[in-house]
Amino acid sequence: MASVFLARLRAKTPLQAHEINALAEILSVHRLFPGDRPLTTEGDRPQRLHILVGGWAARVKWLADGRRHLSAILMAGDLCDIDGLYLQRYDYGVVALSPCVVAMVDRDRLLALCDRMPAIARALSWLGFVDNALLNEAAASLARRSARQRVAHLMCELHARLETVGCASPDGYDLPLSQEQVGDALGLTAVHVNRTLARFRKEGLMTFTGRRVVVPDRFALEREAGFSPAYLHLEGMRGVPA
Amino acid sequence: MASVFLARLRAKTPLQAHEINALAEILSVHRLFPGDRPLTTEGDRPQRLHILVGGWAARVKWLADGRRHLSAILMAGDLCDIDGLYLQRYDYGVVALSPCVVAMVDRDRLLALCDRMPAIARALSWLGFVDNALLNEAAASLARRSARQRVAHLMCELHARLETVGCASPDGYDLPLSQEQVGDALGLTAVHVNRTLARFRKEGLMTFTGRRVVVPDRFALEREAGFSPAYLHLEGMRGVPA
DNA sequence: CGTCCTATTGACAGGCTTCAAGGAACGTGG
DNA sequence: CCACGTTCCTTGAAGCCTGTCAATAGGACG
Repeated sequence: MASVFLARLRAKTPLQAHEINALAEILSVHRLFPGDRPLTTEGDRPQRLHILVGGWAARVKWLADGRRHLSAILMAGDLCDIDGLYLQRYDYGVVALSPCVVAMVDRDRLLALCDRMPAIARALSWLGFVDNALLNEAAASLARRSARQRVAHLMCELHARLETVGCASPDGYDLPLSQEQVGDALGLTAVHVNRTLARFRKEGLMTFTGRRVVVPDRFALEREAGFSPAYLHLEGMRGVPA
Repeated sequence: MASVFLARLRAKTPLQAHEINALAEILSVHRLFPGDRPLTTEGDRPQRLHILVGGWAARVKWLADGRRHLSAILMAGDLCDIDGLYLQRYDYGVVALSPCVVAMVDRDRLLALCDRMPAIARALSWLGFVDNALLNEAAASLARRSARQRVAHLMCELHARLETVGCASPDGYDLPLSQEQVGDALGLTAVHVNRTLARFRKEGLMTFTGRRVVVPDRFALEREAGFSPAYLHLEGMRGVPA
């Protein structure tokens, strides 16, 4: 049940078996969402939290004029709407970017569990702060990196994150996103994403065709992007005293 | 001691007097930082957290090529580096934007306090998620709003936040930032911030001269910006069961 | 086989940056 | 008290990066 998520907690946090099990017990059965379907909507009152078990999703914010921004790309093992645990209303929606499998937890039961087992509360807060770190890096990209660097940076980040869940090979990974979805995450138009990818392809830096990313020289791409994985906090939660 | 911060907790969270007092007891004396001085540096190992009591500061991320991004503008009452509580290393630095007064808390003592008093842990996590919400909105701005809208939106946000700490009048507020600092927060150059402000001034939408912002018609500015304050979570933490 | 969605490419426009220079404000030291 | 340096604001000119509009092609799918 939601095994990718639990495995991540086991690997990255100091949670013990009985705590992980207590968490596992309150997870609902998996549910399938078709692509482009909302899991939650901005402004909703959080009632259950969503754990992505398979497929791809994103946090989305809509602007008044109908444009949207994908503030986070979510993959298997990600907790989609962690802020829902503490905030009264969602600041963003969550959409399925591809068909995906989702497990759910009742918010109140999770809060109760956090009270009984403070280590769980700490672990979830840690997850939230890591998400924040990703968002922070994305914001810096949007503010100061060129389209070229932004595209390269996103591809590097996804590569690194997919590796931690065992879904990437050293030279590439599957990515079932449209160029428009990539643009929505990077503050670009689909047309410009297309041109940027075409240049990368011509230069041999990377290709993204047919829902697959191929990176011949990973180091070259990371240099182009100014990518450095520290902000992903892949080392886990060590350093928080019990 | 750090009264603005404690007052905010008292107003926005369900913390009780004895909990607030316990927190107050581990705060250090105030310290004065001159403008443009770092309080923490990206990559540092967090040892004490910083509470801004007076003046202005910002979270800052540096890019490889020397450009920077201010991912959050911090004012009196803000906890500058909340992620330091759970993460091993800072993903960003904190700089003083003006001379400012800072109170500090030892990280380990604060963590110990969180263990003894879970309500404090919850309140701090809530603060972190609210910060996350502001960053999320800023990211959407960077991704999809024009320079005009971004400038207007920032001015609206600061207005709303300053009001909650009693530092703004209905038609304006003091803001000791340079146009370059504003640009660094909005992903713009100082030159373009200047041109944008000049246009606003000519149009009578708002003025920002001599470190003071004046907004003759607040509603008009908010409409221009597409500003809506829900993401600030001014209503506080109600809704999280004890 | 038609339909829809996505990718691709071209032409053009415009928002924002870059480079540059002058002026105002302010503190500092002689 | 004034000369001077520094920082910030202001404005202009030129150019590039990215967006907008548009048209075509290709694939998936019923």
